[in-house]
Amino acid sequence: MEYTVQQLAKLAGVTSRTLRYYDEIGLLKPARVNASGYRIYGQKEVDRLQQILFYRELGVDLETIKQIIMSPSFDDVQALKQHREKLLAERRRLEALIANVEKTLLAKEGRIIMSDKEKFEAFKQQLIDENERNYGKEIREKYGEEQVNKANEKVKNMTQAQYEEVTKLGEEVLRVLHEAFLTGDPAGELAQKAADLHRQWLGYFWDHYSKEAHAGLAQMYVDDERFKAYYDQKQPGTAEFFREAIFIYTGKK
Amino acid sequence: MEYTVQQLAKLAGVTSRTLRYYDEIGLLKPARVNASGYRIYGQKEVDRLQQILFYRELGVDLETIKQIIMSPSFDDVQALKQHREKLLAERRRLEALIANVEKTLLAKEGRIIMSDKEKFEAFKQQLIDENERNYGKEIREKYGEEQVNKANEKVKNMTQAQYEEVTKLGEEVLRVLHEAFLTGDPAGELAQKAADLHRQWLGYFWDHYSKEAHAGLAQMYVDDERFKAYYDQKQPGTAEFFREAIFIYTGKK
DNA sequence: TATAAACGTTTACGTAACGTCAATGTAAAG
DNA sequence: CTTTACATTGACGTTACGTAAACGTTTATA
Repeated sequence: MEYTVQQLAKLAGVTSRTLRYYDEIGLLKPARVNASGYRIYGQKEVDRLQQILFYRELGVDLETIKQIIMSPSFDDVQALKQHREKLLAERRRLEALIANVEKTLLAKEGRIIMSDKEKFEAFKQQLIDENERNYGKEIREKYGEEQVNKANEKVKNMTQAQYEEVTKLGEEVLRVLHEAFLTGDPAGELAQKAADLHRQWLGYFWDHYSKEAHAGLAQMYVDDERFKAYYDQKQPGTAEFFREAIFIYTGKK
Repeated sequence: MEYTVQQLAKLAGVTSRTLRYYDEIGLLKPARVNASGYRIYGQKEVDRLQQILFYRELGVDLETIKQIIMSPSFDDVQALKQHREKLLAERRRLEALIANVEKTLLAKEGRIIMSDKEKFEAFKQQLIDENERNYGKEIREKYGEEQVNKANEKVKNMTQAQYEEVTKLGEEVLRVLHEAFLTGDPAGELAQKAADLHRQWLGYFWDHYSKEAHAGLAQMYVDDERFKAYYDQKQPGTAEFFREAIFIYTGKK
């Protein structure tokens, strides 16, 4: 059983361009090329294509599919689990978008005109909403409704200048933290400075500070993959390092 | 209030590249360009950018945002509604993908357990039990106690390697069968290959092969809804097609 | 005041997975 | 022998920027 591109394409329900592309990226090479330069596919390639399309149906990207089917040692279950996580994250993102669009539609239908002041308010509200969406449940569980509501109130009452300050401070925390990470010493001067900046930063969100809450947050930075991803983005292990630094800073552990 | 790219970027939480890009596509032009060619943004542009970012947060594409904010006559509510439809469709697609990935993972994890030596024995037993539960009565009626017991013995004595072989062979039967189904010819090369692979597969369960029994089993694949569902899962009519192929293969009918 | 740091500019390639020409050669059908 | 169908490679377009190169400008500092 031998097929040219078009024949195989028809058989598998893809276009010939797709087959050429798969050849190009080395995902599916034809069995041979005839004298005229035509791609000729055999039974083995048909089977292989079917595997490829199976994973493609699941939304797996071609590079990952390549690894799965090229190397038999590759852990396909692991790959699929990772893929599932990506899909779940994407769904969460979509749900947040949908909720926001719906909220906006409600607002628009109620009141068409937004003043400048309202626009800025909306912007701050958006910051709060985003936080709620991403971390709301866990934070509310951990710190209680009241605390979270107070924090949100605090953000709402920020002036534009304060808003800029908190943004800058947040960046500085990250900068100092990464520098501290290079020293490797969570008790060192730099790491402690990062922890202190972080305390200041929290001042913009918490209406009163406590060492226990600070330490608890540090633990969450390690436990929750989304926080961890944020702090580890430049150097893996940064979240853990930061937690140690904050534990020392707060005298906990 | 005048800003250079970097200043506005920091204020709005985007990169300067983004602002240059928005300039390039005509989404947000600077108020003016100074003698050195620097982009200078004013208050109007700040407001405009905030609008842009608002819609961007909702996942609206830049081209649509452009229309919304450039022409005051543009129906933004309508645009948002359309956008919502797109998001909902995307979510549906994601749900389907997730369901599929999870189904695949369940199946795959089953196989992982199988390859674990300790649980392997238990698994073989389970296979036998399951078979007994589902088809035991009919099979025993059709082929007699002794045959069935022999078959079960054979499964119990399988090595792990054999078990994997039979699993792979079973998958291949399905693959070839579906391809054959597309040709529509149960007497064709592919269909006959599927029947032959099926005979080999039976070799792992039956202690001796007979054409009569093979043809009988093929009939059962059509008669029993559970078998039928298994073979028809991709294309309805496959079970009947397979029966025809096996009838031809065994010279029955 | 010299120089380095920080910031600005334009140009252009890379991303994922193909769709869609364009220019051209080959095979099959009438 | 011509038309038609199919094959090839090459290259651009898609989205919203990230990243880097090569180079000019402003600002801070020694």
